[in-house]
Amino acid sequence: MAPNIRPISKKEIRQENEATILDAAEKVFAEAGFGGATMQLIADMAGLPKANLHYYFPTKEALYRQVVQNIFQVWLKAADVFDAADGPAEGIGAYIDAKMEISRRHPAGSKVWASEVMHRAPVIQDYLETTLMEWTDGRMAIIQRWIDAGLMDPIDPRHLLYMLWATTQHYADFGHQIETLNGGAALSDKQWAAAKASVNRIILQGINAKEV
Amino acid sequence: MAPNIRPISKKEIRQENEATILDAAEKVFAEAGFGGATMQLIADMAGLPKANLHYYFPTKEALYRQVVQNIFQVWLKAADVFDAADGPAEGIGAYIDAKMEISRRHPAGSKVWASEVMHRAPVIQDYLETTLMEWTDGRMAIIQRWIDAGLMDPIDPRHLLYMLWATTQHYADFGHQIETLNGGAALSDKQWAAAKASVNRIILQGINAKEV
DNA sequence: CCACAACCTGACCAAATGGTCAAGAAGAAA
DNA sequence: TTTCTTCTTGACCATTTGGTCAGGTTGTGG
Repeated sequence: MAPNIRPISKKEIRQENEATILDAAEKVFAEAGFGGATMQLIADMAGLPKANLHYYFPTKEALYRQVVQNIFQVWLKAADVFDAADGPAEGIGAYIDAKMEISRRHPAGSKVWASEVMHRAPVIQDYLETTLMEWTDGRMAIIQRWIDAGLMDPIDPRHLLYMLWATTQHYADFGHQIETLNGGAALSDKQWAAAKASVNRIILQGINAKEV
Repeated sequence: MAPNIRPISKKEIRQENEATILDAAEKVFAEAGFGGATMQLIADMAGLPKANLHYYFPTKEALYRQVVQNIFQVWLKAADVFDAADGPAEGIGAYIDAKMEISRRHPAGSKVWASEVMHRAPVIQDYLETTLMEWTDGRMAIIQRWIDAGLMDPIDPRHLLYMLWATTQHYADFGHQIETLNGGAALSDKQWAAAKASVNRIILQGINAKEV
């Protein structure tokens, strides 16, 4: 108990509280949607008085916006594995693995993103139009290069990407349905591995990806 | 103007108003989520005073429940093509087509379902545990039979179904994102055909479906 | 030790929302 | 026509919710 008991500087307080609030907010927004979430609920989950939330985040929308932006960063970073690859089997395989892992470890974020997009992206429309579109164009170009090099069948890169997003995020967004169909239990390590393997196999064989 | 101008019987009034309200509710629930939707908004979209909604549907939850149940029926009916097929190429291909068509024509319903499941299915959990589970088991058995007959590779039927759901529903649930990435325009007939073809090709080739 | 700035929070408020109700309008049954 | 049931709706209410604020506490720099 001696060490680490007194390092509560102002800066640390701020960082820690903001992180706590953002974590709680992500969960509540994921569970209840923006409209269904209440500041009181988030405050309770964060273990802070409601007025304290408004000290760090002026409005509910500001808090929500920060949550969505953080998620977006996580998603973009997951695509690094895509770029470093020599061919589709490696690149797409690694991307599937990375996104499945995010779905498993970060399901609330995925749900918030899905909810935001389903509601016509009132908060992050500009991100869709700029960053996401650029990212998509870049990845499509990579896939097209693989096709031109004869490393995979001539699949429309756009719809391949949509299928990758849809399939991997399904395990987060519809996790409750999957759990229910699994007898009410969360997927085990083995079941997650089977899911990953199935997705990998169907897609890589579906595009006829060649090993480099 | 002479005919069809006076057949407003009480029964017709009821049917018509309930249908109008349910249509409006589906749209509003899809756009705003359960928590974000307001009875006033639904009333405005239906062109009826709010008190009238409460005459037909006692509470917001009752209205919402009816909307979700209706969607569930549409979804189940789409699976008929699955059962009548002789093999995976025909059955799964037709199922993909049917579900893509629903995503195109009935996107609001898909969104409401997605939202409901993401929020841990507070309203239709019993459906998940009974009807959906039975349906899933039945379809998994069919797929397993195809595998045993050598008509496709030994893919885990469960994850194949999840992939079918995820991919087809993505075009409804994430339609706004897809539109944005399409330059802000809804997919054209040709683009929808390309989407269908891509999904069909990747999945049927991915499971190595043989023509019967 | 002091003055300042950053942090904390119980109490409060205006607005929005789900739901109610009573009185009236309109088709159905006699 | 008369009576009954169904439908319609403006006005209203209790509750909830996002957000405010004044006064207090606590690190921090001088």
